[in-house]
Amino acid sequence: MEKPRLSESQEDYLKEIFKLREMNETVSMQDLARKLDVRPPSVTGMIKKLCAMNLVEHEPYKGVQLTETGEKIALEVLRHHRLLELYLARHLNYSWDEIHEEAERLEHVISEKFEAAIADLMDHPTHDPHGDPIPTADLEIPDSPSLAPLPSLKGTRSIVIGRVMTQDRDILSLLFRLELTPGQEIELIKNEAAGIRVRINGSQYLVPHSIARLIWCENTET
Amino acid sequence: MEKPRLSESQEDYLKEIFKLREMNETVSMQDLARKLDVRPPSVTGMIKKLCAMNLVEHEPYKGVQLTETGEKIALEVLRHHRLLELYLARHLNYSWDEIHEEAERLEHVISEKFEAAIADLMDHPTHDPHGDPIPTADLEIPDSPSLAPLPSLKGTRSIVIGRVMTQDRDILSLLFRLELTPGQEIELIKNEAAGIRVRINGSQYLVPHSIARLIWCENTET
DNA sequence: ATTGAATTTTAGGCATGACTAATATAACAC
DNA sequence: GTGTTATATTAGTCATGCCTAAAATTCAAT
Repeated sequence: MEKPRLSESQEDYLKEIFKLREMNETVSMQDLARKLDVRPPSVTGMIKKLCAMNLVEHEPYKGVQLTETGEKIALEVLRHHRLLELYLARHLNYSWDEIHEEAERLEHVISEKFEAAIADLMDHPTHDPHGDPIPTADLEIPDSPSLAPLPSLKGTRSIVIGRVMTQDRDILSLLFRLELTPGQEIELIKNEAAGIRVRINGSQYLVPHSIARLIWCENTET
Repeated sequence: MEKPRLSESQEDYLKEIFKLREMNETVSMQDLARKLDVRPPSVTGMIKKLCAMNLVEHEPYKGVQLTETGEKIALEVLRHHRLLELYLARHLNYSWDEIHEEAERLEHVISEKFEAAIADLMDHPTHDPHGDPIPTADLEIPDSPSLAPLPSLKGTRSIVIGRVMTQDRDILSLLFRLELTPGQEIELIKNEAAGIRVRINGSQYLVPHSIARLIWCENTET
């Protein structure tokens, strides 16, 4: 199956379908419209085109799915995005909350050469600064530790943050200041009504549930 | 005067007008059409829009000129382009003939933050790998040594290459192999019918006139 | 089964930035 | 000056990718 040249819009649709599919069983037109910040009729129209290109399959009123070719393209865009995020953070001194926006624009524009160059420079990393897995050069998703959202974890114990499920700049910069970043070891203290009490590098915080559910941790059973 | 958000196309028009203006006294619609790889009616249309935005001035059948605001934007794009070229060469191991194409796409997409980051990293360079001056952060053109095209230089003497006036990949990679790059010192031997005979690092070459006129050298009078 | 709400699609429009074909203007040679 | 050639403009199309308003379909609740 051929890989046609796509517009940035089309790449964004495929990427978003992929990401939604990771979370939900089925991807609705409305989900897509919300994520892409576009009205539903625009989604219908674009999905029709992507169908005609054999990049997605669409059961009307049911849901959308990527074809194999569509998924490859989505993974390519995702690889660009995540490599770029890591690159911006590591080599251009971007802060955690700035990388997403810049990568969002660059991902559509860099060449294979650029992708390979930064991947080499960073020794072919497997995860970006948010803990999201970076698809490999041959577009496989690397193994990740099995993760669970912070609020689902019980008991008093030490755990390691694996992934932070938001791109919201305000939340990210808050999490960064609290040192709630991937790789960080935290101590689970108590599950309270208002949130989850944890200790990080000696300091205690109460993490509200709304934020705690964005933090996924390595699920080391006690 | 406001700086409106421009499309990539519009940025390209402004950039190209600026570059043509450096060479020729006047910039015609046809010149632009050729450089932008577009038909003349498209240029007429776009120039009208840029006029309405107060970015260019246009005397019909005479020529196009940038306004002050238009020139600032052109310089900004040019700064992006040339910083990117240097960055790709220095930090991502791009070869001389690969940098232009990639910079051409990235220049429209990088943020001020990105621009500042790579400028810092490279210690605020004044010239790109082709010897083209990089506009400063406040959009002034840095002083360059006064240059003259190789074929215009007489006598037998040593000169330094200052700038190479092409973006053609084949010519660039040829020049690179011959070490005819900015900063290189070459020894002028003889002006022959077929070209110009020079010595570079001990080896003699005959540089055809078609290529020699792309090579501009520091004009140190003898 | 039927109504009502939510979701999706159709129909029709708009801006952008290209294009072709045809026309108008300028510039130059004689 | 007239005619020829260059150049530039106008007029009208087209593809993209978005929009709103209205109609169709599905799903769930009674």
